[in-house]
Amino acid sequence: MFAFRLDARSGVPTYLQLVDQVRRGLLLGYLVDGDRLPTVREVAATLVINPNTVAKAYRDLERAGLAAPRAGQGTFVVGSVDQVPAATYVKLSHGLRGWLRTAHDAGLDHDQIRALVTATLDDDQAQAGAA
Amino acid sequence: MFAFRLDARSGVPTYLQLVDQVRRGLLLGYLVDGDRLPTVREVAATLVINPNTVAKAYRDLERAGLAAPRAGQGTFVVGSVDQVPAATYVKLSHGLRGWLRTAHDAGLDHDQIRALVTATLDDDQAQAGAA
Amino acid sequence: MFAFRLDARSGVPTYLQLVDQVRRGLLLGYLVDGDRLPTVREVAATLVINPNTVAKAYRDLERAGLAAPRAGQGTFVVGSVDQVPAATYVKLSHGLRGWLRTAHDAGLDHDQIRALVTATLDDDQAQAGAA
Amino acid sequence: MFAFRLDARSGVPTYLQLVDQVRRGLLLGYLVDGDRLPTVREVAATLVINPNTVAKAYRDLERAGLAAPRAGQGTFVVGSVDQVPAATYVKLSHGLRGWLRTAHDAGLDHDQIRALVTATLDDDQAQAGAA
DNA sequence: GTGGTCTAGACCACA
DNA sequence: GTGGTCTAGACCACC
Repeated sequence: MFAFRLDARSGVPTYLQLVDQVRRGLLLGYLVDGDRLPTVREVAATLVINPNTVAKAYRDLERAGLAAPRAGQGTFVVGSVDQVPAATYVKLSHGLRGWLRTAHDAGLDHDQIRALVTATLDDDQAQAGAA
Repeated sequence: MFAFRLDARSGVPTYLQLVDQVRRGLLLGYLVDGDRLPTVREVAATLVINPNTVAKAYRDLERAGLAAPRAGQGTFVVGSVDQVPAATYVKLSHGLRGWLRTAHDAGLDHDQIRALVTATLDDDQAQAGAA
Repeated sequence: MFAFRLDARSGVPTYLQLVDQVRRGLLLGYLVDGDRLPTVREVAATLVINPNTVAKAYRDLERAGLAAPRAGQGTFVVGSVDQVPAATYVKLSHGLRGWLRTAHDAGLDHDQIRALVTATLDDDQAQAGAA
Repeated sequence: MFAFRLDARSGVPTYLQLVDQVRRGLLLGYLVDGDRLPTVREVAATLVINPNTVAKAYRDLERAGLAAPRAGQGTFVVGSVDQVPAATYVKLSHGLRGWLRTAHDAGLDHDQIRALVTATLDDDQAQAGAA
């Protein structure tokens, strides 16, 4: 079953974190067309947030064409996005985890790692945008 | 000169993006004690945002003890954080850039790469938290 | 200034009535790109409904690409739809008003007129769909 | 046999659409006292909706005094409403269909026509209410 | 039981 | 002052 996670410190609105996680799930193949998302009430209870917040996220997904509610049954993933092929995903994920281990071994904590990664990704995207 | 960058799509409040970037700069050694930050007006003009938003970011940095205004001269970085040693930083950064190239070569776009990275980092942090 | 109207008896959710009216305004040329919609608080006060309900409608319009919020300034119409040419509109509107007068003169009340119109439009659309 | 039609996009609750259509049928003479409505199962199967939804609509009609169940035989239209005289109805309907043709010929699609009609009817009713 | 709508009211980000 | 987010809680439509 798909599970959500929240990071209160990030400053990203709760409902957007939920939306992003479903989007990411689709992108990476964790979620596929037809999968049932946890119910609004389940998510609200698990994450200890207001059901309306979850409903707002699900509504956003619906408007984006990524989910569809079925009254009395739950909300289902629908449509899809360009998925990363499984083999590619496994290989890249493995490589990244290796790098992560190196970073931890070098004494970096999570914040420092995130800072490094974010800076590098931002640079990468900025260069691509400028090119 | 230190330069800010904004991502309107991220959902992170503008002023927080500015604060985070200074914090990241310190963590990674882009910014060191004594460096001068661009003026509120410069940042506001460059990013086309309201000066109040920049001022709020600088105020937050000040309260966090990471920056200090000097009357008539601008705002300066002060104090510091656990910095990543330069050698370590260079090695890790190089490794990460290599991985990024692999990801691009595999055909992933920026969104897919960010999705993969975020998912991996979140997993990593979640496991550490659970351990 | 654009003004909203509500029909509590229709069974259509309040926020959808608002969305539909903006859509209709665009279709008929009452609203054009750049027009400012009344603020959330104004609409809420005028119609005596909850500001959240108005905000929901405006958010829907935003997701549909028909409106854009500007913090501190209000919500603005943006983008557009296939508009009915003004001349065509005037001619057709005139014709319809004439028919309406005939219907009133024949003794029909609003409900009966709406019933007749709805039935006729539904038939028309059903035939087109079947064709 | 009386046939129901649904418009999922309208936002009007399913059961209300059914009730309204029977009401409209009575108003316009499509349905008269004694006519048999399709069974709950038939309607549910044809429209692919839950039988409970149909049952609720029939219950509402019953409470409004517009329909009555006869054990083992089905539900029948009963009582009546101010009907539009057949001659008047035919004349007005003919006129409206003529206008509709004009609108189609002018290049308007169904959405645009509905927008124009709704706007005109709403105006008409608002004026009457204000008078 | 599911999702959807609406209200009331607090607080935040931004101009 | 503008829109945005979140909470709390009632009620409805539909399965």
